[in-house]
Amino acid sequence: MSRSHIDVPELVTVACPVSEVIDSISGRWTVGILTAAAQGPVRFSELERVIRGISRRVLTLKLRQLERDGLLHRTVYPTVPPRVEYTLTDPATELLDTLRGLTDWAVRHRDTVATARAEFDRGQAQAQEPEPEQESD
Amino acid sequence: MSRSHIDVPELVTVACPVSEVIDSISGRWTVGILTAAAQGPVRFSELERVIRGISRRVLTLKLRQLERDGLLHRTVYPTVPPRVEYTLTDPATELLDTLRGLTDWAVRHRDTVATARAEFDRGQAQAQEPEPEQESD
DNA sequence: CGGGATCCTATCTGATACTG
DNA sequence: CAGTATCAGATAGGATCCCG
Repeated sequence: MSRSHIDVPELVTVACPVSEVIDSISGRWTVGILTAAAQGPVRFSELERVIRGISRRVLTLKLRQLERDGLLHRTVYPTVPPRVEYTLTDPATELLDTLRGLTDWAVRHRDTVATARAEFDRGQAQAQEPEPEQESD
Repeated sequence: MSRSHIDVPELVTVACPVSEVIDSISGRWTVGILTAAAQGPVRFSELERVIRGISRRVLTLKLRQLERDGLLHRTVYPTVPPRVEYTLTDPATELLDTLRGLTDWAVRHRDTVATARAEFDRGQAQAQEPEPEQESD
């Protein structure tokens, strides 16, 4: 979560806020949590069920982080058993919209990236081969 | 780098590509590297100097990752001493543009977030205090 | 100069058990 | 139900040495 302080002359003023956001939304689950919460108030157990694979602990941690950053609002109903609901704040909704831009990019270049990877990996594999120089003299 | 497969009905189709991108650009340095490379061809040692605090190893790793994903192009000049230059690919340039959207969000909500954090932390601090119940009676 | 190999630490994550 | 506490494994990142 620490900052990357780059030294590129001017662009540093551009890059740093990005880093902060990246820090906020990076991690496997954050976007999923925000997305799930975007539908309306969500309870802890709903999130736990809906975001398959996340552990209690991590879900709690992420929720706290998002709450701390003002992206999620946490409402506790002092009933028994307790009931806690999470809702997106306005900034978070905006953020989710902005994220759509990334989605678009990802979709646009999905196969470009896939191809690049495949090609790169092929190159690496060849470099590993123990010299297939089958020169017929 | 593994995928988060969320179960939220339809939005999963939206969330997953985002996850891929997030995976690509998360990490303290990636955005900084791309930003630095955006100025034009950059050499390894330039990056090392300009991105203060990054280690050789990690820089190498990140460069490989970005190259593999087709975001950076690596050119080796077989001179002695060797000279290697990195340039952004077109998708990467687009990505950087898209990132600008996040920047804007970050700038817009910078103090909103800061305030939220401060307030949250205040609340936490109070919760820690060993019951300051100074009831006068 | 660029970067691979090795070793080590810090942080992140997951699994599980326990509690108000 | 909604967490907290604890422990262990995975991963990111850093330091250093060495080689073409």
